[in-house]
Amino acid sequence: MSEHELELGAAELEILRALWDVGPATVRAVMNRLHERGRELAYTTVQTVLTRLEQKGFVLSNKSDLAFVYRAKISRERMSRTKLKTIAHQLYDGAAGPLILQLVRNERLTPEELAQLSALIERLDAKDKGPRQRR
Amino acid sequence: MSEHELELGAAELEILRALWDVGPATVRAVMNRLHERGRELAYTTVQTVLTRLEQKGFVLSNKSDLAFVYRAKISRERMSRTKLKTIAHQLYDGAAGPLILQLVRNERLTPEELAQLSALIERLDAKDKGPRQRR
DNA sequence: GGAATCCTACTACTGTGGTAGGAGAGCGTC
DNA sequence: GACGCTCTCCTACCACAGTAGTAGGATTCC
Repeated sequence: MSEHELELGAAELEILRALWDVGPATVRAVMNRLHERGRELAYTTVQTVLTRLEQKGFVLSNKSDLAFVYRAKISRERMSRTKLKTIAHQLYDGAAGPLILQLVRNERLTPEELAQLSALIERLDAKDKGPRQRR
Repeated sequence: MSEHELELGAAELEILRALWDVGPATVRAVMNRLHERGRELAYTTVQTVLTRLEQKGFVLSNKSDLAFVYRAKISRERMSRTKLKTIAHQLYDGAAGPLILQLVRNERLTPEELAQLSALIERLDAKDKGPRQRR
């Protein structure tokens, strides 16, 4: 109740993402970034959404020169983790397995990602099988 | 414009999920399922949402006995695929790699899932390396 | 046949996200 | 010092999701 459950609308996310992309930035800089990506939003719209994001605790601002500079308070990684968890709960009672299987099956991975992934799995596997030896 | 882009609110998803859980069901059956899960919604609310879901093309209904029987038109798998794709686009320009890595790293997988996953990867790996031999 | 029950259909209120305009303040420039 | 630029702040409007009430038809049960 007290905390907003990480609920972001599409535009809010988009703007947060622009902040991730460009780093700490003014309203205008964020707007420019959005325009670069083909998203035309009015200055005031960007501003309004940034304000809301700050109220919700997703960004911080501080008045430097003339204009407020905003920066993301939550990382892209944390956001994606949260979102994934939400989906897992909504669809599979929290189990991540089905999601992962589905992702690996449906999305084309680069050989690098594949290698990375199988290395990761090997490590987890080892930890699973022999948790006594720590090296 | 014409098609609603797979946009479902939380309650809509929850109700769709109840349909997945119990299979084709009447309004009352869906409501009971929700109550089982601790979600108290009025009969008419469930009904309204089901109607909306049907308008949006996520469920079908047919009048059998007395009451309409609703069934999901979209599968849980398809929904999760779509949602994952959305996240990948929103956060990583469509790349699935980061998501997968993150999932595997953060979510505890059962040994079975792990095994399944590594088998899957092996298969993909083989296809990657030697796509000429098909057996 | 009247009461109780269940269903559908329609209507309504509320919150909030997406979008933006306008007023007013600070500052540079001629 | 009036002009214009750019910023913040406030206000507004619309769409839609969440939630539910009410009316009226059908069925069931005494």
